[in-house]
Amino acid sequence: MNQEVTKCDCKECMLRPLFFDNIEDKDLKNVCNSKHEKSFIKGDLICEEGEEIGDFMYLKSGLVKIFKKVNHNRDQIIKIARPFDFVSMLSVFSDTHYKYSITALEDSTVCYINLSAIKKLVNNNGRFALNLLKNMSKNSDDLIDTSINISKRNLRGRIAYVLIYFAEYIYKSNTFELPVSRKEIGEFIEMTTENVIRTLSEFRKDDIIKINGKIIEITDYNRLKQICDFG
Amino acid sequence: MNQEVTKCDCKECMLRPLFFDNIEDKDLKNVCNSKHEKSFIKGDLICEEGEEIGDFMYLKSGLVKIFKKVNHNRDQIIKIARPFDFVSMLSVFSDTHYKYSITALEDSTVCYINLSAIKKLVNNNGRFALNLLKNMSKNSDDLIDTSINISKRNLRGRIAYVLIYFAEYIYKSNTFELPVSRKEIGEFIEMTTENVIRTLSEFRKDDIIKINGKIIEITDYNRLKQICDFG
DNA sequence: CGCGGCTTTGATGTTCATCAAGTAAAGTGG
DNA sequence: CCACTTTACTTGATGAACATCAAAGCCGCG
Repeated sequence: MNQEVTKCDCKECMLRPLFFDNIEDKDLKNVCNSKHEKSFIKGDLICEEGEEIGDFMYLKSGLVKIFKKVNHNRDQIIKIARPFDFVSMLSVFSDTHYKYSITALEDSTVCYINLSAIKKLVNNNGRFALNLLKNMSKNSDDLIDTSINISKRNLRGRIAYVLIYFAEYIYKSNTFELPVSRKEIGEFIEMTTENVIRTLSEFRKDDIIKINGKIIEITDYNRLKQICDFG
Repeated sequence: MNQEVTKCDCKECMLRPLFFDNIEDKDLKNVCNSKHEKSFIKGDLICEEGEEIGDFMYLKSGLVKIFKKVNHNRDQIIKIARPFDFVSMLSVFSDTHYKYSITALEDSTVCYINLSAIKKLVNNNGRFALNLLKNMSKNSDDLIDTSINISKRNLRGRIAYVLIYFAEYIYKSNTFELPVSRKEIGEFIEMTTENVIRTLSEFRKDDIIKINGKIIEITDYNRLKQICDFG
C-alpha cells in the first residue's frame, strides 16, 4: 500500500512558504531531519478517526478527502484538499487522537513531522507560531464558507457549485476527471447519490456539461455559473 | 448603547486559564494595561462583518451569536457562544477585517486586547502560542461537529438538538428562557421560522415540553433525547 | 464466471418550504 | 398615554423539492 520514500530537502520544498518561511536554516534542518514521507496510491487510507496522533502531517502532492463517519453507510466529507491546503490542522493541537479520517483521492505524498519537533519550534520561533495561527484561522474560515455555500443552495445549485469547485479550484480546466464517486459527491454536498446522478443527467440534457463516466466537460460555463449563483 | 467599564485585574480573571495560563506576571501586566472592556446590552451589535479588526477580543460574560449575512433577510448563525468559548478566533490571524458579525443575546462584557500586544506575546511566549493553537484547533473541531450535528438530522431532530443544547450547555437546567427568536433558531439549525414554530408546537402537544413565550420547560427529557438521537 | 459495488432511470410518497391570514407583542411618534 | 406601525408568533392549506424504493445494466475483481 503506502511506502516510505526518500525525503526531499526541506530547504527547496515548494511548500516551504506555507509553514517554514522566515525560519533559521539550522531550525529547518532539525525539522527536516526529524521528518519522513510516505506515498499513497488512490484509495489508500492515510489516517483514521480514532487513531493516535503522533505527527504533524501535511500533503506534499496529490489530492485527499477528509471525512467523518456519520452512519454505517454514510460518511460526511468535510474537505477535499490539495497541497497548500492545510491538511493537518485538524485536532493536532487540541486532541491526542484523530477526529477525522483521510484517504487519497489521487496518488499522494504526505510529510510527517514529529509533533514535539513542531511544538518546540512554536516555542522557539514566534513567527512560525504566528504563521501557524494564520493558517489555522484561514482554515476555519474556509470550512465555514464551504458549509454555508453548500447549505444555502438547492440541489442544482450544489451540483453547479461542486463542478465549478473542481474546474476552478482543483483542476483549473473545464474538462477534468472526477476524483470521486457520485456517492462521495453526495457526501460532500449533502444529497443522495440518486439525486447527484439525476442532476448531472439534467445538466447533460440541458447541454451544460458532457459526461463520459468520470470525465466531465463543462460546455456552457455561464449557464452553470448562473445556476450556481441562483438563476 | 455600549459603554466602557472599569477594567478588572487580569491576574484574578476567571478566564485566565483559557489564554493566560503559565504566563509571567510582568507579561500579564503588560497585556492587562493594553486592554479595555466594554459592556453591551441584549441586542447590541458587538462587531460587524467587514469592519477592520483592531483587537483580539473575547467574551468575559454574557451570551452572543456569531453570524454571517447570506441574503437580505436571512443570516446564518454560526455559533452561539458563552464565555470560555473562543470568540475572537475568527479571522483575527488570517484577515484584517471581520468576516462575521456578533451581537449580544444577553447583556455581555467583552475584553479587547490590542492585536499587536497579542502577537508580541505569541512571539515571546511559546506556551501562550501553543495554548492559542490548541484553542483554535478545538474551535474548528466544534464548528465541524455542530455543522454535522445539524445537517444530519431531520427537523424534529434539529429542534430536539437545539433545545438540549440550551438546556445542557448554556443554562444547565430543564427550564430556561430562550435567548433567541424563533427566526434565529431557524437561522442556526437550517429551517424556516414557520417550521421551528410548528415543531415546537408539536412537542408541546406531545407533552415533551411546555411553552410560555420564550420560556421553555422540558418535561420529558428522555423522549426529547430519543428524538434527538433519532427515534 | 459470479459477486458486489457503482451507476442510471423511473415511480412513489414524505418532508419541508412557501403562501396566506390572523393574533399578539413591542416599539414609535403625536 | 394612546393610536399606529412594525415585528414576532401562530396555524392551516398547498405544492415543490427531495428522499426512498425498486429494478436493471455496467464494470472490476477475486
